[in-house]
Amino acid sequence: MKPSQISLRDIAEALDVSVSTVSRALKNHPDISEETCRKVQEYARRVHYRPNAMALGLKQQRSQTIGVIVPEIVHHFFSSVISGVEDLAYGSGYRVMICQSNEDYLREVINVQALADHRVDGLLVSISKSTLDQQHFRQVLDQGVPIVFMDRISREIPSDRVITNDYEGARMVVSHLLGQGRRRIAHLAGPQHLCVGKERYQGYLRALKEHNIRLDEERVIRCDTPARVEQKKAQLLDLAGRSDAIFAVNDFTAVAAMRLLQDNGFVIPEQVAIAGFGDDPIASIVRPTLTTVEQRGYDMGREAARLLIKRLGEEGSEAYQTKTFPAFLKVRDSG
Amino acid sequence: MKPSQISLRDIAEALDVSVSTVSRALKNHPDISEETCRKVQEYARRVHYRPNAMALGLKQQRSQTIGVIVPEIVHHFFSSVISGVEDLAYGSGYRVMICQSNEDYLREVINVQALADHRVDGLLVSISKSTLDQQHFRQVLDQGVPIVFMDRISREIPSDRVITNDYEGARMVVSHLLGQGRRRIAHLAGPQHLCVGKERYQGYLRALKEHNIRLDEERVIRCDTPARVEQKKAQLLDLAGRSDAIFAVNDFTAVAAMRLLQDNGFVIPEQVAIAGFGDDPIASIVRPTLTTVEQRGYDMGREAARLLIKRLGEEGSEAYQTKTFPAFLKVRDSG
DNA sequence: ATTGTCACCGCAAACGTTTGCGGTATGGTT
DNA sequence: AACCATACCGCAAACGTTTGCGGTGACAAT
Repeated sequence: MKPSQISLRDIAEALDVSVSTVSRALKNHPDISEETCRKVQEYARRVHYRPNAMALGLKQQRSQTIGVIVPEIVHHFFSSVISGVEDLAYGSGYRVMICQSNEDYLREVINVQALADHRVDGLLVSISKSTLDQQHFRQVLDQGVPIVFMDRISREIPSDRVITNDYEGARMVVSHLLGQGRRRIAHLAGPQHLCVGKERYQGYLRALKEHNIRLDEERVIRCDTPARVEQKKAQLLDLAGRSDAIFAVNDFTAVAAMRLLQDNGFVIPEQVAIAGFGDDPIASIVRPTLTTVEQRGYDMGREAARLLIKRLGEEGSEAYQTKTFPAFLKVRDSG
Repeated sequence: MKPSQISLRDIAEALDVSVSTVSRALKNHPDISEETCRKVQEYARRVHYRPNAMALGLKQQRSQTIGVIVPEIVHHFFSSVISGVEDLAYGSGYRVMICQSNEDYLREVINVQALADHRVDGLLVSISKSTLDQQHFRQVLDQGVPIVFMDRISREIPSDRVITNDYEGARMVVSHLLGQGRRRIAHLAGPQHLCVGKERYQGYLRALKEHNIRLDEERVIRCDTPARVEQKKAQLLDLAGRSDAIFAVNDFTAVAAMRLLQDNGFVIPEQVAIAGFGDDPIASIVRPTLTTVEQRGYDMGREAARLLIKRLGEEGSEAYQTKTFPAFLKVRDSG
């Protein structure tokens, strides 16, 4: 029971041939006799030989690995994205290294570097909320590591992108609320330096304008997590008292708000309608079920991986693509 | 703008010194003059030099990386575990490679091999539901890669383990239901070849016995996912009709069952009490809130990583440990 | 002038692969 | 007998590091 892994050398010595012969025999190189191939392969199988990925990567200057950085895997959307990435990547012979930034800029920088150190062939990234500076991305790009941004994309960095039509999704769902007769619609907004936050806010504005309703800025609150809902409890209850609908930037915030309101005697949706964004599984579990916008995480992950691997395959740099996934309105019971 | 990464050689040539000098200068080796150190470090910083992790790993015969395999990261418990692992690992200078088996045996085998190929220094594993054969684990163990099992542990393989006291947790929660006067308690059980499924079932049995209630085998159904709840809808409704409480092996199954019952006119908990296991965030979101058993994923992840890294540090093989985390009863509104 | 002591640095091997090239035997043609 | 293919295999370099050892020059002590 040796605590070490078999190398080509071990096989070569055991069979009294050279390392190169073993290497070639394992891939059925025509220069090697069938006899030798058979013997080598048989022995290799018997001792469970597995090539050293690090040595391979060093030699070929690529790791057949793509790195993924998302804010938090606990969110269903991101874990769906990851599943999509994994499925496509595995199917194309790539492995996947997953990291989470925990919405922390520093952690994101460290992750980018760690993945670059491991010489991943490319990166799939969803930017953290606290990231303002984007030098770390430029750096790996300059080192020849392509990046495809997903959902939380960078506006500054030219690259492939995969996004949901956040603007249209938000417009649709707010428009739906308006169509139900709601007029005083509040918005729990995400950070405006992120595309998703901004686009959804813009969609909200657009819908209001289309219905000739003028924006009441007091009805827009920066609040995009259950923790923030708890924190701004008083303000939210006050807001709910003078509104007839709430559109939250994501589903878990919407659900948290719904709970807060219900616990304080509001009847949903009769008094206040609520809508979210993302179609998290939780949206179909809460009562009333949550009206929201479907966002196809799995498909987005697949597409992002596809774009990346395509770019890895080509020499010259093709023009960058932005793939926009349509948003689907999911009308349920909350509004 | 070369699409390639800086190596020690590049620095050496630029500064007209040898590669070894650069290597030593970067780590302030006493053999190198301050002057040279300064020049090298400055230049390295300027061109954003980063050591090649593959070359490093090859040379030192360890990757400073630990591999993690969990069934599905969408489950809050497992993503908490991962966060715990990451935090401790990063703090100890290790990187983390995350894989999910999707509860699929083949995927698990592939993941184990891929991680072994990358020469991770050790493995943290939560076994997939469909895994019966465990040869793939023995194999990497024989290659000298230690494994710490978490939650979904292996009974056959001697190793370090980190688990929750599933037996006691289940006993407590069922005992609580009995204390509330419930007598006809059904159990939605997990697969019995997994420790968690078996232990929780045993805890259920134990609680019954303690209250001198004899087991009605018709009240135990193999059902541990929302999908299965949907699938066995009729059977569950029938069961609910002749029971006054349900104990599900995990929270999302409990919630799915709760929804099914509510949609069919059952009043929870008045007619049927419901309890789950795990204290998923969803447990506090549904109404009535779900009585369940808290399972500290984050702490378990940390502990597993700690055990693994400790084992990596030592030469001789210390005795294997099994760290059991206590279970905490969370009484809420559903039972 | 010889020797010794440092401070500073380079050579080269090694980690596990892949691969271009060259080598040896075998057999068949002239 | 000389030559040429062909089939099969090994040598060695390279990928980017680390590190033991040896080397060089300066300076001081004999």
